Amino acid sequence: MNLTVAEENYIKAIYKLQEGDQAVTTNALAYELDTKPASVTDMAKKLKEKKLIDYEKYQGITLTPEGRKTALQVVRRHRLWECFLVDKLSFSWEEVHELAEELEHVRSEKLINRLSDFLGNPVIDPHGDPIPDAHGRMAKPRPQTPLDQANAKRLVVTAVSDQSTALLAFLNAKGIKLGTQLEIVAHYEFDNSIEIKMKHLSSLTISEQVAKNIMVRPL
Amino acid sequence: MNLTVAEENYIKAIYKLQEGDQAVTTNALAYELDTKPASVTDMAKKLKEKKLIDYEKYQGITLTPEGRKTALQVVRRHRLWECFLVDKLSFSWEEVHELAEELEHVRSEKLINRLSDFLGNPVIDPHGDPIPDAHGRMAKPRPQTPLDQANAKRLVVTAVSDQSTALLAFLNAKGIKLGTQLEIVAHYEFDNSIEIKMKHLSSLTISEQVAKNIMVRPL
DNA sequence: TTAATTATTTAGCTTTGTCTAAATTTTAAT
DNA sequence: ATTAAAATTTAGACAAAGCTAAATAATTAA
Repeated sequence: MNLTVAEENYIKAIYKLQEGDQAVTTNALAYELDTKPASVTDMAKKLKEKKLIDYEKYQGITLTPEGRKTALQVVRRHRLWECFLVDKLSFSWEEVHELAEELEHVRSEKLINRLSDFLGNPVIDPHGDPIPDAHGRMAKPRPQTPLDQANAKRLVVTAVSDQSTALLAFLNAKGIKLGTQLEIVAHYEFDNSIEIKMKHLSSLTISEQVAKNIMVRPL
Repeated sequence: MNLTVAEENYIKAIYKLQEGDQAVTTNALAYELDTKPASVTDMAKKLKEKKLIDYEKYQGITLTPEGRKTALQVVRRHRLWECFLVDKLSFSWEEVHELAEELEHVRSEKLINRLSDFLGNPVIDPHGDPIPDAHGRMAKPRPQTPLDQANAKRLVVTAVSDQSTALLAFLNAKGIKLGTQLEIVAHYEFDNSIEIKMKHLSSLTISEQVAKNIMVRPL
């Protein structure tokens, strides 16, 4: 199947938004891809034609098995390039998302498999997200929750949404990265803020907005 | 200047075809890019608008200084990716051209400069072509001639056209690569063939067709 | 259950890069 | 210096991917 860059981006976004077997809505997809609902409808027809999605008008979108396979390939490419950029070219984690968005569209199984070997076949990317293997199999992520919903006191950072460069830069500035251990000191409902403390450092306060993009598991 | 992939490919092709200050013809460019002369005319108008080429109708195309700069950037990216693929991912030289054609369009100065550092700032690519530095400066290639026009008997292979995968695979099979030393045993005018001999090997006969894609210098 | 709101789709237009066929200009040959 | 051939450009069309505005369907609220 020969897909355009736009088609691959749609498939990837649908994969990302799909939870369980709930259909992805036109609006949600438009928002995710920073485009208009009308454009999504157009593309939905094309992707249905190519049997990558199931789509009936007004009923939302779900990936077919074929579509899911495609999505996993794109995700694999994206995450391997992120590893390359961080591990080999010394980029920091907040810089790599945009570059990987471009590199991921170079479609060559051979290239990507060799890249994986070169990197030592990593199973998670620099943001803590699992990397699908050549067959689309992925280590199922360890149970993790957004920091704003964590109930345990002592936690480890396991992943961070890689969508916002600003967020990643902010976390960098605060010294928060994958594997960082922290404790929840207090959760203030009245202003939606959370006070946390990292080893050897004074505590700091972050907004729920930020906290919900930081995934953690109990230590 | 924000260029599309198509625009970059045109600029690169014009750079490749331009010899001295001779204008590149519409037809030659169409042939090089595997497209139609009418399409070239259309694109020429756009590139002129962007001040990357000088173009007057029926008069052919030349790069402006700005266009040349752009071309050198694309060539730099292409050749560095070729180095990466060969040196780090163990591709052979005939496989890398097509992949580099895609990778070269990821536009990030930071990425490409870090890639260059990572590779040890190479000055020639796997086909022997010089790599422009970050400022567009390029080691001027040592004097070299196509094998079919060489007059010296003992020669070293300095470069090979990377355009044809078939050619590169053929050379691979014969054991001819960069740095290979060979002698011209005879040049048969009547059937346009050349007999060459490599150290420790029996002589072999190749066509002028092939020979003119092999660049050599006297040993 | 009807009305209002929200979500989605349709229709028609735009841009980029391509094409074919026809017209025009340049070059080469007699 | 004409004329024939080759090269180039113009005109008009198309596909991909997007947009806006208007129409329609689905959902929510009164």
